[in-house]
Amino acid sequence: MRSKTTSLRDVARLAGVSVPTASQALNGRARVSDETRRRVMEAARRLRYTPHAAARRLILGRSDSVAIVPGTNMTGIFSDLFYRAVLTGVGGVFEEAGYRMLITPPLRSASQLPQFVEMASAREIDGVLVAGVVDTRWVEDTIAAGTPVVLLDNHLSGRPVPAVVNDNAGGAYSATRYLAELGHTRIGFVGAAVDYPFGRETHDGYRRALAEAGLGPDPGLERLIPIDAERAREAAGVLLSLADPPTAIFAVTDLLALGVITAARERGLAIPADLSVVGMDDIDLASVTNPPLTTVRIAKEEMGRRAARMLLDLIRGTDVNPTIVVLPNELVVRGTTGGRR
Amino acid sequence: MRSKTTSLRDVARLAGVSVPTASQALNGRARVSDETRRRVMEAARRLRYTPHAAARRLILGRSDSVAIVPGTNMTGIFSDLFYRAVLTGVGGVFEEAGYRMLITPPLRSASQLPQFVEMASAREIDGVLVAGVVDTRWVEDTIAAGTPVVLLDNHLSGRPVPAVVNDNAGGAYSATRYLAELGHTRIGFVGAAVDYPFGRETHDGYRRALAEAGLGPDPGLERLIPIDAERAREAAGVLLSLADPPTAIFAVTDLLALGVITAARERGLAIPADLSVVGMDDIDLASVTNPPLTTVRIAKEEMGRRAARMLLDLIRGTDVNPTIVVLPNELVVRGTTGGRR
DNA sequence: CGGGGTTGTCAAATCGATTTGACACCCAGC
DNA sequence: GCTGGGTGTCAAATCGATTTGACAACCCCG
Repeated sequence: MRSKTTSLRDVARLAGVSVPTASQALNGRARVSDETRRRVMEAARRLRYTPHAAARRLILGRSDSVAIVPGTNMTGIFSDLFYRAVLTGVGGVFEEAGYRMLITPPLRSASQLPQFVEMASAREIDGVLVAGVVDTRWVEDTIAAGTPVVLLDNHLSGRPVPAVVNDNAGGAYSATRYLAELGHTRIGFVGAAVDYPFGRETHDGYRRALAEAGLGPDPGLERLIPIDAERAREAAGVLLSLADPPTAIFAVTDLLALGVITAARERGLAIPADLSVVGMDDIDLASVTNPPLTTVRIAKEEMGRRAARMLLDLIRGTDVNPTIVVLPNELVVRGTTGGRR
Repeated sequence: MRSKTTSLRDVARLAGVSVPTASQALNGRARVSDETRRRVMEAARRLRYTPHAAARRLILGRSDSVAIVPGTNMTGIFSDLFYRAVLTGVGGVFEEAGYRMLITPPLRSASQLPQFVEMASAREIDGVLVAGVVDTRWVEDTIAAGTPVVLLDNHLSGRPVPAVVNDNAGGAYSATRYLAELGHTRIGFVGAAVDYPFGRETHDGYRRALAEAGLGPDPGLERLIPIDAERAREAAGVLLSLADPPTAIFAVTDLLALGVITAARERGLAIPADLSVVGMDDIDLASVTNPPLTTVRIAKEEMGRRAARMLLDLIRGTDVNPTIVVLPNELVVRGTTGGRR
């Protein structure tokens, strides 16, 4: 249980030098004779010496680790196929830079967020990456406490908090426009609450494409719901039960699109013959469904990489202008869309 | 960038006491007058004081955090729907116990594992939870270094390393036996390499059920592949192209089962009319596919909880007998299985 | 042979918190 | 008034590593 750690003192003793000299030898900063360095290195190797992390952090004043905060909009950062890809990008960058990532289990409420303020003020982490929706006040507190924050897949309107986001409005626009070009005139919308950026932007893009196609908006064709496949199934059920149901539906995430497809199948509708469906994300699963899903591909890994690099720049003080980076996306046409019959 | 931290010294100064007294007051251990305690508390509040984590760890000798190591069998702990559920269980326990979880990005090779040995020997973490396949030698090194290790969904044969696993053999047995009871005589197997416990055990369970049903094993009906939906699609393609193809297939994970279903669809086979399919895991997606997947439900969250509690016990020295806990599972019959026609 | 310049090593201070033990103070009792 | 038992506070030591500056030991050169 309590096997005692080998400390620098042990190494120094074995090498027959003082502690500071051993430190110098290992870190190679100052003048140490080759012979001494060799002896210290050898001693460290023999004793399997590893510097005590807490002690280093204390004296060096940095922790070389960052926190990844799952926003309140997700049930958990592990359950989300979209963030999995984003985190792959994030992880690659921090790994290469020698940083550790601290991830907590899924936050169940916004009240758990202050935990990260504490970690930041305890100097346990050098920076914070927030994925998804988060309380504005919290972000401001953290920044005020001197800890760099970068937002991922979300941004605070009008505030200069650095962020990396997908062009949600553009993606929703391309998807809807494509459906209109296929000849659909009744295009349903399964989206998210418009009181946060993602929900608002996708709704805007959808409406703009309709307008440009000369189609008036029909609130009866729009359902705003939480991001959940089951809720999407219900929502699509409502739309498909209308007297004059949509012949195409744009769902703002792939998960929702899968729910829509399930609802269509339950009603015996063929896809894409009876109903065209477009999602957004291009999660891995999208290409293996039957038929494979037409969707808007978000540059997920790139999103993670950009955000991670921004945070590193902020931590190192290289860059100080907070910017919001908007990444372009791309419509990927697969099997769930077809002309209006 | 460098906003200076408020330390205990600042709090003490503001309260008009010495540093040790302030510490006593905040931690409430020894005798401190009520008046002094009140003043210190007030000062701490005003200054938004948070103890420096590294300093505490240094003096207290523990970090109150554990590492979660994704094994080498997965592309990433984020991409895996199965481990998402397991981690939900793990997270709940550690959260409640006041421990932090450190998770690294997906390991790409076994060579990255020593990173955790370092963290352990740097006393950065109090314990390690390894999810999935991992190098035996590494586990032994870590334990030898005095850091408790618990294995999740894997175990080391013949070695007394504490672990929590699913009854893989039992699950494979129930699934195969159920297919046999439905009247199928040619039952395919899409499994994993038999050179690690999961692969071996599922294969054993499958063979045992066949034997009990009086069906001889047919190596031509068995495909051993990496856990990947695409590879499962290919493997099922091979099986379904046989002169005398299987009328039922047991795939050792739900993800593989989805790949099998895709392959069947590509060949115009109806499920379950032309082909019965059973998976194992019961990932969230399993119940929303079309038709919903018959599968063996693994006690995923319970698995995580048990492993987390075992690790806590080891860290606290409460329990010292390494045990391997085998969790029972349950066949969930849904829509992908039917009688042989 | 002594002064200036290297060169290698170590003593001491530091980071921020906690724990131990010494000290001053007060009150009661003989 | 002196002793003894509490009580509250603080000085000092500690955890393990790093950094600064002092101090030898040595060399070269005039």
